[in-house]
Amino acid sequence: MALGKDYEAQDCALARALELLGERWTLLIVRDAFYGVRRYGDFLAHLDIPRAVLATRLQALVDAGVLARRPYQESPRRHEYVLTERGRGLWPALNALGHWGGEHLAPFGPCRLYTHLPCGTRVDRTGTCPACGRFAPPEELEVRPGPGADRPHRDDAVSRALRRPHRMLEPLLTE
Amino acid sequence: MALGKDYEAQDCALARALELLGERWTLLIVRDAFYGVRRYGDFLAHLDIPRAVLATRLQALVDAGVLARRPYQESPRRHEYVLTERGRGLWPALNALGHWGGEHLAPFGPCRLYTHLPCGTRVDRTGTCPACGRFAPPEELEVRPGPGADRPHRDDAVSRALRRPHRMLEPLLTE
DNA sequence: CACCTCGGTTCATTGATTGAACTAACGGAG
DNA sequence: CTCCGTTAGTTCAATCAATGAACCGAGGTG
Repeated sequence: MALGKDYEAQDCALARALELLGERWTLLIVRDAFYGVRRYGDFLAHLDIPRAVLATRLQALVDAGVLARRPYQESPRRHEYVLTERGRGLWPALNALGHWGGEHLAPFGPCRLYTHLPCGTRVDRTGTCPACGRFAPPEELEVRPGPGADRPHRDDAVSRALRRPHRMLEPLLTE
Repeated sequence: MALGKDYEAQDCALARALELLGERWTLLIVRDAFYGVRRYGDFLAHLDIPRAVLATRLQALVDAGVLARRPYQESPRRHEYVLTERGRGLWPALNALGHWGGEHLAPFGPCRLYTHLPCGTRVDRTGTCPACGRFAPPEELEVRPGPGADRPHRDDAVSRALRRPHRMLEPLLTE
């Protein structure tokens, strides 16, 4: 994508959001973060993204306060990227976009289903749980493969881990 | 943005959506369509987008069934671009992204406020009207300038028309 | 007939993305 | 101590997309 400055468009709110999130790969990285991906290498393996681009995007997301970079081990010092409160606030947007894509563009339907754990019900396009009628925050959701999952077939550690139901935001164990 | 094919990522639903909508300018064009912009020249004036890019994006949106291209006058034959049912389905995603941007990235807050006309209440980030508790479809919304509107100051016909409250999806009169 | 409008297309320049190769810090095996 | 493997990056040439200015064409209008 070109320059971020040029989005001097009108609805600054949306334009500002898109300057950050509208760049190629960025929203897929954020989605992976919701799924529990935290490590550089896992993002890399799951997204097939060029290393340089991943580094740039992670940095931008950290700068914007969407992700936090924090050490997960000393010696050798290694860092992981976790969603901040601000980052978790992107859930409604991500859910709505994914829902729309699943309904209109994915030939086999959505690849992931989001279930409100307390109710056992799938959330709708607004992120609301039809059972309890309230907005379902991501930490109360379970991610599970849907009808359109895994085509074409992938075999990286993240894809394998995501074949099992998994609580959103919990770190993904990629042994 | 580069290739759309490469988004062979996992969550096909979101990836498919982003192949179309994740390209620079595309979501801003769709947002303008919600505001009632329909003509090539109006998109051009309001977005400061290169003509070639606008033509490409409009074509892609028509191909994807998000916009419909239809004549609004004969002799000289001229066309306008209107949101289809599928396109109007993007409202929750657009609202969520704009809401997030207004909350976290826009220094003066949102530039546009969306009011549920039957209730006179602003919708929340999920697109739900807090007064009636139901999802507010875009055709029941009014767009109005918000606290962060119009900075920097713009003076094209669309910006001027949007300074007055306006029912969403209704064509914008840009005399 | 000259000129204006609207909706594009064309094209050289600029800038971003890509993917392969390289770097760096450290742990562990032999 | 040396070599190898792991993780997380950086560098760089080649490629691909965005930009913006100029051009085009079908109709009006004066």
